[in-house]
Amino acid sequence: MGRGKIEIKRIENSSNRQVTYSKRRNGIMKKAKEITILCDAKVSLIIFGSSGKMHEYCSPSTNLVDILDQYQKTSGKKLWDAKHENLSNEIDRIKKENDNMQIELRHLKGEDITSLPYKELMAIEDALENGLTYVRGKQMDVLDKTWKNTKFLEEDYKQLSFILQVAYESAREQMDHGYQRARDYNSQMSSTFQVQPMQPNLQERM
Amino acid sequence: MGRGKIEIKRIENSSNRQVTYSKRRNGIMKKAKEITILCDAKVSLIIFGSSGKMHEYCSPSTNLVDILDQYQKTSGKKLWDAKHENLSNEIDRIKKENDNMQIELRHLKGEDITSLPYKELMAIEDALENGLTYVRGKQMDVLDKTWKNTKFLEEDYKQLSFILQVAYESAREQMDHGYQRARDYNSQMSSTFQVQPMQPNLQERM
DNA sequence: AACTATTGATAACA
DNA sequence: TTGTTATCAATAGTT
Repeated sequence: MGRGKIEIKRIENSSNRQVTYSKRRNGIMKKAKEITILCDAKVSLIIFGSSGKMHEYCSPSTNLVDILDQYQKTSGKKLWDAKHENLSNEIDRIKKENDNMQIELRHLKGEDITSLPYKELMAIEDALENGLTYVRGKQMDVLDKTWKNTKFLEEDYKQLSFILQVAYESAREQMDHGYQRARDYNSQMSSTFQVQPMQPNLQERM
Repeated sequence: MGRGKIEIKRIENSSNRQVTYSKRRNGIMKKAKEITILCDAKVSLIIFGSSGKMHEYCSPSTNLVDILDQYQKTSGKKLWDAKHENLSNEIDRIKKENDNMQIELRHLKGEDITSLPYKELMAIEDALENGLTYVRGKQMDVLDKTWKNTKFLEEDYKQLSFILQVAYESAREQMDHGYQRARDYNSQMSSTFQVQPMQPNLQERM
């Protein structure tokens, strides 16, 4: 029904598909309303477009829940019971997983191991030793890094001290030779010593 | 669309209504299938005629429960009650618990510890050492017990050998003296040996 | 259930 | 997107 016949198969052109979807959706909605009125039927229509947007129609004489109730009664199929069962099953599954992990954790902490066969005790011991190896390795890494950082800082500090000393002596020398004027002195001081507040105790180190 | 225009209002003639219902129902079903295919939409369509008979269509790519799930998510309306919400909440709770244990387990196995602060590494190390202490203690217990059992068995074995020897010699002696008859022999043997299985630790009794 | 005259829906186009 | 229109599809009334 349109300018040309179309095959009933997925419309590949995305925007065409979108337009057709919108039009046909309205069409179906209209038909649903009409059959509701003409034949006093009860209709529930739920449509999700490929974009995920939802459209719904439900006969005004009723509501979705009632229709679904009637659906279950009439068809014998279970809806929320099935859903309920699914949830229950998932809970069971997760709980089992949970229990297993719980047990494993306990074992690794040395709890509840009284009734374990020796072989499993060995396995746990291995796991613990492995873990210890890894963890201690990582600890070493961290310590190494910290140590290196400390040394870097130390070197930075030494260099900074040295620079400051040179700068200080140079400034001192200029002062001693009477070259300084207020402006010069100020500029000297500000460029030479402005780092100082960040290294408050230089004297002790020099 | 037909031989004449009709007003959209309830068809009073019952058999007309029934016919129209049937025709239009088929029409809507067809349209639902078509939009499903043309626009890959997901459709759920449930119709109850005034007779109470139900007809249903659901896109083959999905099922009613999934659609209703999505309906709830999208519309925010709740179709099933607090029961399911409770279950969902429990699932969330357990999953969270699960994740935490998962993480703890990984840490104890030395996995995913790269970004951990040193303090936590220490804690993990402590936990592992504790575990090791317990597990090794338990291993010792098991070994001790096994060893003791072995010694017990050894002793039992000696005792058993001794008893058998005595019994054998006693029986032999009687045979040599010609006292035995079939009945006597049987009773002798049964009274001599029947205690054996019931007295595993004869040592204490002798 | 079939059959069509008609109306209704819509594919392509603007 | 929205509207238009030439066509096709659905169906109301009839057999």
